[in-house]
Amino acid sequence: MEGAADGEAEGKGAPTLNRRIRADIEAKILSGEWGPGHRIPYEHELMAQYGCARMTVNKVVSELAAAGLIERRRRAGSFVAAPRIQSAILQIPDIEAEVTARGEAYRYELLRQERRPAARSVPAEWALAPRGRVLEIECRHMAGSRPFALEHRLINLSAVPEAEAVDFARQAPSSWLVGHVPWTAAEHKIAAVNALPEMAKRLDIPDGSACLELVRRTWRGDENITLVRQTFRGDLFDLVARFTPAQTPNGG
Amino acid sequence: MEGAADGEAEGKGAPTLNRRIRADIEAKILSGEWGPGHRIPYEHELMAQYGCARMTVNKVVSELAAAGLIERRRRAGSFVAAPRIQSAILQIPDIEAEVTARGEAYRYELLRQERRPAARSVPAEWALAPRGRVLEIECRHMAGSRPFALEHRLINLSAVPEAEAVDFARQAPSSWLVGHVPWTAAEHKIAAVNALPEMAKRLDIPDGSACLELVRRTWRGDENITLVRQTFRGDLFDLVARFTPAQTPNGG
DNA sequence: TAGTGGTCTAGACCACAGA
DNA sequence: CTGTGGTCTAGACCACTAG
Repeated sequence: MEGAADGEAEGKGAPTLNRRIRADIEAKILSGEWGPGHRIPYEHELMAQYGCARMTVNKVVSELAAAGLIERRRRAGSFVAAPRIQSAILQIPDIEAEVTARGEAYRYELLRQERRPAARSVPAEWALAPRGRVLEIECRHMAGSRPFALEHRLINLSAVPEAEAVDFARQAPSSWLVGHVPWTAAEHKIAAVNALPEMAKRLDIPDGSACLELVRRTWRGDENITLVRQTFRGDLFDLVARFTPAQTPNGG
Repeated sequence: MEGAADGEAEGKGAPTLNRRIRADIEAKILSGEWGPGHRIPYEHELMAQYGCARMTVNKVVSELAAAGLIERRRRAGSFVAAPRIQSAILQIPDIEAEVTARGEAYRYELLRQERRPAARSVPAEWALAPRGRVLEIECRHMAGSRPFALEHRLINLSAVPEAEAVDFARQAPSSWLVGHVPWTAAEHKIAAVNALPEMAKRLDIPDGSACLELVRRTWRGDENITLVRQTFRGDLFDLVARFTPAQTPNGG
């Protein structure tokens, strides 16, 4: 990804040789002067051009390859990669941070909590914890006096037995999980749904109002840790994703 | 980022020293043995531990920092970073590819097209092309005989004068733009909206049905190239994002 | 101010794929 | 085969900052 090994600030910072070379190559590619498939100079050519050691140019070109801007092939050289518009960095905000950033008071309400064996009749639940036990939590996130989002969560107690003892009336499950359970992979599904009557009532919106639904599954290795569905009021919440062709997650 | 400079295959590949060190550190972090805030060994300690040069361990730790797994602070050391659930790689699919991948026939319909000076009364339009001209396009993406998405697009003709001569009845604006106009930054906003009567009619859904709305702005340098709003039938389309704490776009 | 990371050098050997 | 990239070494100087 991105800013890569040379720091974090995007294009700015001290004008190190590394950054200069990188900026030069990026400029050629982003300006279109070097289109997709164009072969960039060999490492030894860049060495000569910039009068530096091979490791220096190697690092730059390797970073660009890691960023997806170019592809490297032994014996053939390095080539400008085809642009990948379809990939973006999505910011999935922490709900508490999102609410407080809007200057509203965040409050969390536990609506329901239940520990039980996973139900074989519910495919999602059985997939989460086959032959195991689950902790089911329903809660609500408030922005001031208005409901902001509903959350329905299943935690695999076989994978996270410590969750059994946590008081989720005091602490939101997401914040507890983030701080206590490392994870290795996750998947989001983002959809638009019409609020059903029960949901509409809890979100204090008219029946059928459009809501943004975020379903997230999180794994640690092969083990599924949790499955959560967060339903946001469509009138209060948008997801925003900023990105560049170089896929810089931290960048501007 | 991520797989970083040492190739691309995720955790696999030749057991180079680089990969061994990286795998060791990642294992400690992902297993929870080194929790958030834990200081990892100094570079000179890792040098001694693995009996290698400093550049070798420096590269590994720098890659892990670029991946967001750790944070580095001069004079203090390198520390395990707090997990960043909020960041994900979002796959923004090409609509044609998305439709054909479902085994349906893709068809594109141009509904309206108009070249005109940017209207100062429309903030979004004026922001796109102040004192310039815009090309406004409305079109529809079909999956078989069913509408799949509506698209409303503004192209800044001052930034992309070539667009003036293109026949957008034959080619979708997105596919033309991707192939002809390099860009440097973009921004997505994802929202859930209730279909208005006109929109519902064109999408062949009941009034008020939930739709997923994707608004994308694209820049080349400081110049705003295009502003597009794509409205997907909520019942036919979800966005999916897969990711890991290390933010590997290419990885599994 | 001492010690960390940030960067760079001038070499080297190797694997591998293209010609 | 030949030449590319992949990796690694054993140093070096510097910037920054935590103590």
